[in-house]
Amino acid sequence: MAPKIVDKEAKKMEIMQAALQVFSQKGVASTKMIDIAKAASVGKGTIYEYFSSKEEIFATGFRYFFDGFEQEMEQALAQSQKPEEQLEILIRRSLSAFFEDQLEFAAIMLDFWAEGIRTKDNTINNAINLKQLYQNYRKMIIQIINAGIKQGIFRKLDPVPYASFLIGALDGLMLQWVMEPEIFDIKLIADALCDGLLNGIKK
Amino acid sequence: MAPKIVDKEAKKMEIMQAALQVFSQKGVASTKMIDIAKAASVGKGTIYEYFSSKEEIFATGFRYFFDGFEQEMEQALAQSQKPEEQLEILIRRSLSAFFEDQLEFAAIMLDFWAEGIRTKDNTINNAINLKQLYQNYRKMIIQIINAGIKQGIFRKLDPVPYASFLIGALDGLMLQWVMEPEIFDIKLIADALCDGLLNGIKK
DNA sequence: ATATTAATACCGACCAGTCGGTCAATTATA
DNA sequence: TATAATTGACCGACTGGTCGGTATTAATAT
Repeated sequence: MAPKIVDKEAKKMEIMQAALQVFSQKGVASTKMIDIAKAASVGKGTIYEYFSSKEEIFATGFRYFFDGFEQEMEQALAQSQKPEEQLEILIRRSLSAFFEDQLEFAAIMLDFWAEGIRTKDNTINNAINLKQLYQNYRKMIIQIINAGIKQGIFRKLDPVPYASFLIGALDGLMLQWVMEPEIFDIKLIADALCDGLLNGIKK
Repeated sequence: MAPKIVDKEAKKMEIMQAALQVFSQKGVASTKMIDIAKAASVGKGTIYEYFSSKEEIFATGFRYFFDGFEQEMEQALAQSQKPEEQLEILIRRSLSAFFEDQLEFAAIMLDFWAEGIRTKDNTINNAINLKQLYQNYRKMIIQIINAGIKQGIFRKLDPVPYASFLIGALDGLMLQWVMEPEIFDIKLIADALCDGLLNGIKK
């Protein structure tokens, strides 16, 4: 009558992490359930004790990935109250989120984007709400810029297109780096980006 | 003894265009051959008279898409000799390539990127050489900037990270726009981008 | 003219392989 | 032993690509 007590949540996470690993290498569509099972060192059937479908694994991974990102970003931003420092933190953290902490996951962004763009049905699968995430991201930047303008540190500019532009640059740079990690020195570029953008926005 | 004469090349293009259409809506992996056949108003078997596989359709579409882009860009750039004008042309053309001419194709970029990143085997399938394309793109920008510096129009800066950054921003903005075309005013942002970047680089 | 013929263009039923998901059997735990 | 956890053989839906047969065209023969 005594059930085996295992941390089901922990195992679920293990499987999910293994899945993200495989997703990043092969892409979601080309990833077979057996690939995930092997990567997680479990039988194929076991996966279905924790997830009901491949799609659900993906959605869970999506949430995990971005929740971690947002949380980490908030923490990092809280370390400073100065807008110009916050902006630099945001830029560097956004890039380092990939090339330091979870380097191999950068390639999954492609699947996240593809899914986010093509998924229409937000009623059921509202775990994947890329639009919301980007809106939050933009809002974060807009707040920093507005604070900077108010404090007289930044020159008066429309923060809305600026936020889009900054996010775009970060995404686009990550993309180039994923394409040719060996020759693309993203750290160097991050420096140039911070330098250029901050000087451009400062009074 | 007289064969039926039809413009095979034209029909091949028709099928390819139809395929690109479907690819952009469903993504390459989810696109079935029957979808392409229906979109092109031909039988499934007919497709194989013109292409040997789905992959080949994709590769052909890839080449067609980027050849057109490069050609158009070269033409557009030739219209001016002034570096600051050329840079503005490049920015506006890069964005308008999608939102004006082939709006619906922007979403295929995701598949192009995914394929370009994950395809290792460049020996067989060298039609898809995204790295090369990006290198050319960067080179183009670097030349313009260097010309501008030489002419004393731009301030002295390292054109290499700048080129990466500019391309990144263009890709990233397109991505955001694909995600939410209804609320994302990319023309407005293109203006802000031209204004901001050109002022930043000019003496 | 028009019937004949041959070469091409077209088609969709079919096949063979693949893969997500199921479940009966097995193993581990308490 | 009772229950939980795990497993991989198996199933069936799906789909990329094939192939035999049909339709269309146009050169040639009558």
